[in-house]
Amino acid sequence: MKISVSKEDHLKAIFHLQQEQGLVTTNALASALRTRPASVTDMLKKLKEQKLLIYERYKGFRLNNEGKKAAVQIIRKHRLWEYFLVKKLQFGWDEVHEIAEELEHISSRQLIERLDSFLGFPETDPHGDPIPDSQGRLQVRRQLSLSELPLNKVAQVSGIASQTSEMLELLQYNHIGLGTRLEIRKKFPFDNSLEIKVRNRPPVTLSAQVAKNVLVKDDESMAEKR
Amino acid sequence: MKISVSKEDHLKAIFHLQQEQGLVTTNALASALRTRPASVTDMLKKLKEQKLLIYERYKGFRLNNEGKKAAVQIIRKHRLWEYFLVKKLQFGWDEVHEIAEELEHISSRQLIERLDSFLGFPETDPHGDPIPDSQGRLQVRRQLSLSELPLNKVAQVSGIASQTSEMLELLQYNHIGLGTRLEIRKKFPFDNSLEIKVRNRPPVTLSAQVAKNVLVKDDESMAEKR
DNA sequence: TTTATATTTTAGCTTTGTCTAAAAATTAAT
DNA sequence: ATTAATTTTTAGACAAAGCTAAAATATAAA
Repeated sequence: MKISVSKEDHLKAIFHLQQEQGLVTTNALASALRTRPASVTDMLKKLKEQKLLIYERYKGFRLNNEGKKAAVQIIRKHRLWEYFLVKKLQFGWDEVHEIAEELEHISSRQLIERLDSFLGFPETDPHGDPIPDSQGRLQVRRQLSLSELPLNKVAQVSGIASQTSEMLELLQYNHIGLGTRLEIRKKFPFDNSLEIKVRNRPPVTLSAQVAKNVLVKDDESMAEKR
Repeated sequence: MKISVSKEDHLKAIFHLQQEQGLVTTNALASALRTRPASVTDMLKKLKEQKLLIYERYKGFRLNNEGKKAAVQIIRKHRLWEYFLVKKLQFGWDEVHEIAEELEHISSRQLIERLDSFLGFPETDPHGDPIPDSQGRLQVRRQLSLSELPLNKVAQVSGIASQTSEMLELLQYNHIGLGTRLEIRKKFPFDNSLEIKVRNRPPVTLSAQVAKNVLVKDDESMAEKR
């Protein structure tokens, strides 16, 4: 049976959500997709029907192997297209998400393999997220949220968890982007906001909400990779 | 109001059909889109509603200016993507049609302008069809069908009118492709089939049906272009 | 110019994906 | 351990796009 665009959107969103929690909830998925819980329930039934996820009513759900495989392929397409848009078409890394959301649904397998080759088999997309290979292998990265980073420890921004354009705009305004090296100068327990220092720039303050969504790798873990 | 994927397909097909006949008929459109006449009628009402075409029931229809503009943009996207697939991703010119059918529906205007620039503003797609510019200007070409070409006059293949993969396969098998120079050696009035000679190859016979769909430019008209 | 044929449209149904409002189940709180 | 609050599901509607079968219109033929 065919996997429609909407089903692909659901699979991808479930995949991302279950990375963090094991089980995904109806409400979480609905809000991730900007849709209604009732609509999610409808879709869950179809995806279960198609044997793409494990689901029992009122009990939460998660992708099975089939579902994960499908989701990873969509993510692969999304990230390869983002790479293409930034590296070949000169888009900024904060402008490409919506376009890639459309391109990721183009179905041709051959297209994506050739695109991969054309791009030189990149390993990470412009936001630093790893690109699954054609076998669907997704290398896991040891990265942590900026809010978990210890004080005065330099780290490099390796990803942005929640890529709304508002968020990306805020980061850009503060000269924080992929690869930026930074450290936490001060933590304010009152609201968990952080004072951040980027080299050659005055310090800036980030809210807990933002910090939670900025992913970093500290130098050790970068070194480890080499 | 939004133009859905299906509406785009209809607009494009109507545009192509009305290039040949002035008015398009319900049946012709239905068979071009491999759908049913009743479905076409439904869609025509919606497109008329959206003021994209001129239509009165039982009387045929054609695109108005708005509709033409929309159709040309879709054709522009289709042809730019085809060019991309062939020139950058190394697809054969006979493999790209279906993929471009999907890619042409990606909506971002900015994407297509940057793609155009990335490709170096090509003027024709891999089948020799002209690519409309960003203003929607479509240069008209003086080309004729192979079946109208005079005997023993060398001409260059400039386009394929009906691009089914079966047709393209047949042509490829006979080493006829875009840019191939050929001439007609013999015409068989019995079934209007033609004996064709391509340089360095043994002569081959083409049916009238195929010949009708192979478009050529004779050397004069090529020269005229310079 | 009637009659026959072909084309087009209407009427009514189906599927997919979405929604709201109400009911059911689960979880939390007193 | 009940009651209260939250979450999830069901029931019922709707819009988009397509289909079949029947009716309406137009075109061709006798």
